[in-house]
Amino acid sequence: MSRDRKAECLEDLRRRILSQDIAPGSDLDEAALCEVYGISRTPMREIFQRLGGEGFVRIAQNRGAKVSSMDLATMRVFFQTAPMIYCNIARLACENRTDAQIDAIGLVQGRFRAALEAGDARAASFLNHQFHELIGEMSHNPYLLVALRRMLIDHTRLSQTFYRPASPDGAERVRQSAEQHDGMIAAIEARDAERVVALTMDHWNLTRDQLERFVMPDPLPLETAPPEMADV
Amino acid sequence: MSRDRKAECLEDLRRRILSQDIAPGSDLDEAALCEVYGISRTPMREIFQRLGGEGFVRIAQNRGAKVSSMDLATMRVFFQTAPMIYCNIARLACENRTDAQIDAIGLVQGRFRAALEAGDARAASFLNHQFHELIGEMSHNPYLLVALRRMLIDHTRLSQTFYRPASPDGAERVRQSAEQHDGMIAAIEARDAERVVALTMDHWNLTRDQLERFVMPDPLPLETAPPEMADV
DNA sequence: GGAATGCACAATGTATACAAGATGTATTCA
DNA sequence: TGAATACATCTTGTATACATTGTGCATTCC
Repeated sequence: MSRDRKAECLEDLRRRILSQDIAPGSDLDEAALCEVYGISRTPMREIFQRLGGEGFVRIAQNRGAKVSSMDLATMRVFFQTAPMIYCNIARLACENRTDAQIDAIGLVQGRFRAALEAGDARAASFLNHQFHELIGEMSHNPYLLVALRRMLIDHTRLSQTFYRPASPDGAERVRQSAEQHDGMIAAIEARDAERVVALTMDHWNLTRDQLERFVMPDPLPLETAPPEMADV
Repeated sequence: MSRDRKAECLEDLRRRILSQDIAPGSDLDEAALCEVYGISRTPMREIFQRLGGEGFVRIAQNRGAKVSSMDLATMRVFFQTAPMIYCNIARLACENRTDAQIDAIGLVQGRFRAALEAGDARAASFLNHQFHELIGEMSHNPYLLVALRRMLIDHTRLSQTFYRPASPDGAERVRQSAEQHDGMIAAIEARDAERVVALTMDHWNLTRDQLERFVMPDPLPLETAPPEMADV
């Protein structure tokens, strides 16, 4: 009964953190969330511990849970580390994937494409997350998998604008990104390590610029204020 | 008051799992441990969640916490992955270490040597763990750090026999191992990445054989039973 | 006026009672 | 004898009350 609500709450908090619906660095209000999800503090606190272990939040003594922040120092490290982890994971996925996992990732990719068609950016972002997590699971490498999961938390948070392209060029990147997913599935199924690593690097290079732009967006126009804000 | 007991319990459980005092795969008895550490079930369950997040235990629905097992499949992956993680961490430690961290690791290394002198194998093993964890922290890379921490859990559990050398050759390896630690500190302090990576590989190669022997020990003698067990 | 101290309130942490789920055993019926 | 079921018991999960710790504000003293 409440069992389901607990799992639902955990899932939902993950999703809300990934979508930046709950902003990096913000506090999680234990009491308020208990109210919202209809569970008591004990299971909620266990959820916090769990989220802490997964890297979604940081828990400090006597001052609750805070969504993991994304400072510039961490971003630097993120861009430095991602290619290595992603490529190693991809290589191992080729060696260790099972047929069932290929089927599963095909399903997720289908839903990913459907979300893109429907223009549902939030769903697309989350399904992209699931896609890469599934590749991680295929690697059968628990050590690299935890690293990947940490990376994906930040990656998904950074990529929030990617699936809401503001230009034809951006839309084209999204399309290419989906194509690369299909290529990666095929390469992993064929156990073609060189190909999947090459595709993974392409995929990374395609999205990297957009991620960086999320961190360091275009400067505001030089005019002091746009007309419609003049009388605020 | 009980706050300290909780932290103590967490620490102690980690230590007991690392030393294989609590065997891989065994169940943690919630009630019994509450009794032992003098805390109630609520904080104990939070500790379990925490240990779960850190990879010390696995938590299954309605059936408690189990110490992470070390099956052969995982060991294979361990040996495959360790050099990459260790070397990358070591390289980053050079770039990002602070002076305070150099001081801190020097202290741990001192206690490590003292434990070796005293023949305290358990302490030596744990201090070796701390030594490598500190290098991990120097890397300032949260993604690789979680991977390293997972590796170290298994590494420390596997190395239990290493610090109880049964032969002069084994004792010599332990001595060399401590020497390498000093070399690594010096290289990291000097920010000499190439040197610390080389030393890290040496360190890994030195211990690898012993770790493998722990997984795959010498076969029992061919006699059906030694004399002193004949009348059991 | 400004810093320091103490008090009130809000939050976090813990203990315990109760609920729900799992497990093992005995009994019954074929 | 063997399988199935129902019951008892033990374990795990949840809710809630109480204890402790942190925080902000007002008062006081310099």
